[in-house]
Amino acid sequence: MKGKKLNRDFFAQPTLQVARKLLGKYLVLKQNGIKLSGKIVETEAYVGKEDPASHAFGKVTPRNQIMYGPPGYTYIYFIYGNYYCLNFVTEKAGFPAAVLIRALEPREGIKTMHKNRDSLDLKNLTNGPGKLCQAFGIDRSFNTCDLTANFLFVEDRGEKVDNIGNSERIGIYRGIDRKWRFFILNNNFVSKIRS
DNA sequence: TATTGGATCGCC
DNA sequence: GCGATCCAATAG
Repeated sequence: MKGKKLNRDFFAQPTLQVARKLLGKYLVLKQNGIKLSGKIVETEAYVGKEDPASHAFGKVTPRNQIMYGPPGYTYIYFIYGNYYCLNFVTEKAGFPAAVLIRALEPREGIKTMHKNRDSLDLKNLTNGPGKLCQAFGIDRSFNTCDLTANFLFVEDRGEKVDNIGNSERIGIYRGIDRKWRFFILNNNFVSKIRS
């Protein structure tokens, strides 16, 4: 259970590497004396302003400028009128890139997650980007949060992951030729594949 | 100022 | 398979 917090150098690596290496690490949130955590089992990479699926595609806007900032910060956005998605900014300042956290395997604070999600099904708690934000209570106020602080961060708990699969990214229509979704094979908490 | 479409989810 | 629901980005 003892873990080592990932530092800013980790997030400064090439985005595809960060996306792969995040698998098997633990997302931890400490808030109001409550600790929530879950193992990261699915990620997606969004790299550069030439990636047509990235929010940083094209020019700088108020929303995507955080992706141009230094690595190790969060980028939260609101989507479809209902849901938030959690991203980690990667690579050096000036280069827009981020990793979307798509699914977790709940570990600590599961009771709180059930309450936040109003769901009794463990497998349905954090198996999607909108769901895990709801389970952790993540909203707009978590945007531009420093991942090296002691609030929201990622831990290496020494778990090795070697069975990694990859595929095209989900829910987008452009840039599907880039197979930049990564997930742990045969894990029950990976989000459902789009039909 | 108006319009449009989206890195989703849950229910039909 | 489709609607809910609202914000950000464009166009005018």
